[in-house]
Amino acid sequence: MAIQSNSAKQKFVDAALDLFSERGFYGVSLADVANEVGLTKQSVLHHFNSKEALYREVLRQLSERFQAIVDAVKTEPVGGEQRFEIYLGKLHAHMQAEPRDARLIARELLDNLERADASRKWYLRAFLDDSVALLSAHADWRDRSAADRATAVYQMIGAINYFAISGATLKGIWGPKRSNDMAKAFLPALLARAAKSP
Amino acid sequence: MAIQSNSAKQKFVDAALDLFSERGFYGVSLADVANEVGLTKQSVLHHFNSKEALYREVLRQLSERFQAIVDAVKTEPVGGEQRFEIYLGKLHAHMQAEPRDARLIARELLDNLERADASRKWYLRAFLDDSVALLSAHADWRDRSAADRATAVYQMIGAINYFAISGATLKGIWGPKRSNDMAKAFLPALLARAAKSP
DNA sequence: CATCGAACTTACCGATCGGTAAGTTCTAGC
DNA sequence: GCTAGAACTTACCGATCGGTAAGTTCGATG
Repeated sequence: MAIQSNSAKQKFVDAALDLFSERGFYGVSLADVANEVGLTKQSVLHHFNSKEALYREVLRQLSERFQAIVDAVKTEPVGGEQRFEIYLGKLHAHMQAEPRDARLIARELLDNLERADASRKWYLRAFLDDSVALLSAHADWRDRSAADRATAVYQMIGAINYFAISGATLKGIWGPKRSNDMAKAFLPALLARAAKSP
Repeated sequence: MAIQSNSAKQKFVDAALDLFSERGFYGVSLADVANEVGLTKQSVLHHFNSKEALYREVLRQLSERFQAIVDAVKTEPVGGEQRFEIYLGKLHAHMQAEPRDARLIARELLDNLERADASRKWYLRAFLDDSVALLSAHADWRDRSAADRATAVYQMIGAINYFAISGATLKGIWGPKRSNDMAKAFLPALLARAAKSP
């Protein structure tokens, strides 16, 4: 029952992360996922009751990775002021290292979640709530409204996303030039400025 | 032959912008577009040879709107230093006013353009090239590499996108709280900091 | 060696996909 | 009134969609 990284089930999840992050939910068929692993789509349906269930599992594992980041930040022996910046740094590092996560979460934030299966949004919700809580401990943000903090978190995650995936996309638009990464320089300035905005 | 805003053809394009921006290319069928207008999918195919052609027309009209912004900025009687900030402001205002444009361009930047019809990227390409040219006139950026400028433009457009669509998405995640907008405060800080980053 | 259950496949299903062909309706110009 | 052409529809097409049913393969346990 324990998930082994080489089990067929987990291979399906990995392949699904590949494909969903590249083409989105509607752009991927169960046959696509199966072909990537070398099995049939009915084998996918054996492990997951539906395409939605497969997508949910991808999202659940993704949320675990982000939750691990949040949890790691909580043990940092620094005050709320610096803690959120550490959090941004770790978040950025992870999205750099796992561009599939960056792309999938970007798609998820872009989608109108009202239309999707309601259970989908639950996974991101927990992670985003924790992110807002981290920002709430920041002195600059303690007296801001919940809506302000939510907005800031959303926009920063969005910005980090674009930083993380810019390399691959730029290659698609401007050709295979090497692009640098300005995210680490951006983020503290973003945060400081946002805290002062009305 | 002139496109009238009330012609069926243009209604199809408008409906397609609605749907493609919400659900992406694969999430929309020709029947969906037709239903939105109250006609049949074969009527869509009468005006556009294919689904790709319909999408291209949506993207072409979108690129016209962004090109108009770039052109308007070119006539501003200020130096390159301030011109790019004016450009960012106009860009942000447009994406605020036309969230469908913001969403569609966000999806387009997110997609791996290698996979898509090559003619798609042409539309964005012209607009993005002009944006990079605008940034090149900025004193802080004149001596940076082309790759640096491209990266900065891409990341700023991405960030603006997230600012613009945050309201609707936050409503989907955190419920119908009002969210403020920090973009205008963010952008100059972003630009200044990016210019100094290595 | 027998059995059992998990993993996986073949064969389907109805629905829908993008797209084609062949009309039908409507309007403008003569 | 006739005709031409654009706009639009009905009727299909083959392919593929997500999903179901009924096995078949296979490894572990007795």
